[in-house]
Amino acid sequence: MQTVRAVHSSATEASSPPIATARKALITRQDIIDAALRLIGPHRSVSTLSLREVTREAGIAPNSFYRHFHDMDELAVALIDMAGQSLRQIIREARLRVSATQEVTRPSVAVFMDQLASDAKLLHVLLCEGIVGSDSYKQAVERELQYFEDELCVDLVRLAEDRGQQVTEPALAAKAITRLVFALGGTAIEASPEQRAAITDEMVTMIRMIIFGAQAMTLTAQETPATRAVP
Amino acid sequence: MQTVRAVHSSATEASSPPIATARKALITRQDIIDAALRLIGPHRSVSTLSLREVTREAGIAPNSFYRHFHDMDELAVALIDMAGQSLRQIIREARLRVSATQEVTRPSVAVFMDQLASDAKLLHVLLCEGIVGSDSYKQAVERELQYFEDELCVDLVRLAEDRGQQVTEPALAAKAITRLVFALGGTAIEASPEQRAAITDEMVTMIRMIIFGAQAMTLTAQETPATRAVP
DNA sequence: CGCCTGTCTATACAGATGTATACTGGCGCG
DNA sequence: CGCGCCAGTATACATCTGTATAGACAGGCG
Repeated sequence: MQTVRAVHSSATEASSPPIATARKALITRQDIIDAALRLIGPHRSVSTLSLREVTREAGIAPNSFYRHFHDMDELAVALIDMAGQSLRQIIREARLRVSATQEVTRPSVAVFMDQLASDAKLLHVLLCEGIVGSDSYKQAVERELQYFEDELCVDLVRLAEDRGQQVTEPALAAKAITRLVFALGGTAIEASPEQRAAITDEMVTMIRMIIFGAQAMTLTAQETPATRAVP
Repeated sequence: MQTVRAVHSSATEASSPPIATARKALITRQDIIDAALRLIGPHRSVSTLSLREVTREAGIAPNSFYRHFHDMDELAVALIDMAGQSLRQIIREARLRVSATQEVTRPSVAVFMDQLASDAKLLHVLLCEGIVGSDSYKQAVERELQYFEDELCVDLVRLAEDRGQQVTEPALAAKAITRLVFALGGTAIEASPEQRAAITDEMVTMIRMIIFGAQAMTLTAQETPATRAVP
């Protein structure tokens, strides 16, 4: 079960000069980050990775880690930031697709799910560390989600204005959509393509419910909650 | 930092008979479960607990664990099941409160948040292990959430019927509400009471958006999506 | 050339973890 | 009473972890 490594090969070194140890020419932060990403999976959150595990995967000595990161925490925050960038990439792509069509929800969700499939690891980081993970991790995640929400909020308002409608509390609607998409996205990471397609359809309907609801509530928001049929 | 235990108190035992080692009279599964719950916190998911840690907290020898659980996994599943029971208790309480008033959403959310405050650990288990955690954990969590959704779905249909309205895809609406409540509940666990109150208000509005939307969509659902203004 | 500095490695150590083995004492049964 | 069983404990071991210390090589500078 243990990966056999070719260490301690005594003094009879095979390589041309009598080099003692074959050392990695240059290690970059990215090498280590990549190794960590390779280790992260559905059952492995960043916070459960060990330093030695990461360096082993990267093919370097444990201590070399310290040349690039002070902590495992520093690595984790770097990963979260990368995940955030991936998120913003999703937004940008969704914008492009949306402007080419009249529909808004479906292409956006499709973009998200596509990225989820390719960038699964990064999105998974955001999902995990937002729940598990130390306070600083959670703050980093919250920051990224907030960014997502803000963008979405602007879109919602513009979308409604284009149709001469109003939205109650667009910020809340944006938050609801964001959290919902992420929660469902978390369960979709491991899903098969067919399951993913089904989840995409579900998501689209759910999001439309929220948008419709946020628009419909403008009609009843003027009155006090008790005077009308408030569920 | 180490809890000092009164073992090995030589032969001068204070209790009536000259017992050599003060051994726990009887250890129950529940004792171990309680110890695990004490250890679980905002930054500690079940899957990161170590066997020795749990037994240390329970005040027993590491090996005694095996007398009651075959695995740490078995403990985790037991915890998830308990969390599920707590959930069902929430549903029952919410039902009671709802039938006493006309409002539905707010009292239900209030019950949920109340239980969240008191039973934080158990709910946290569900949140964590649904994302991190092995496949069997995830299945267990998914089962509990499904139960929640089914109950909610029935409620939604009845609620609409009482008002002579229709709901599109009540199951989907129930799923959206459930996932949303859990996602937001996860961020609310560590929040202060004031923050919690704010989150409760947000939740109520979001849920109403979904319910309103699910009802509003019955009006447009007959046509093909492209013929009307579908966001 | 000689040397210094920066980067990577090897070794070592203390502590934690899961589990196997062997023990110990109280309980109920013959 | 004697005795076995069962639930607890202690000890031990191999393995893993983070990190401290020291050594080896390459490249730039005088």
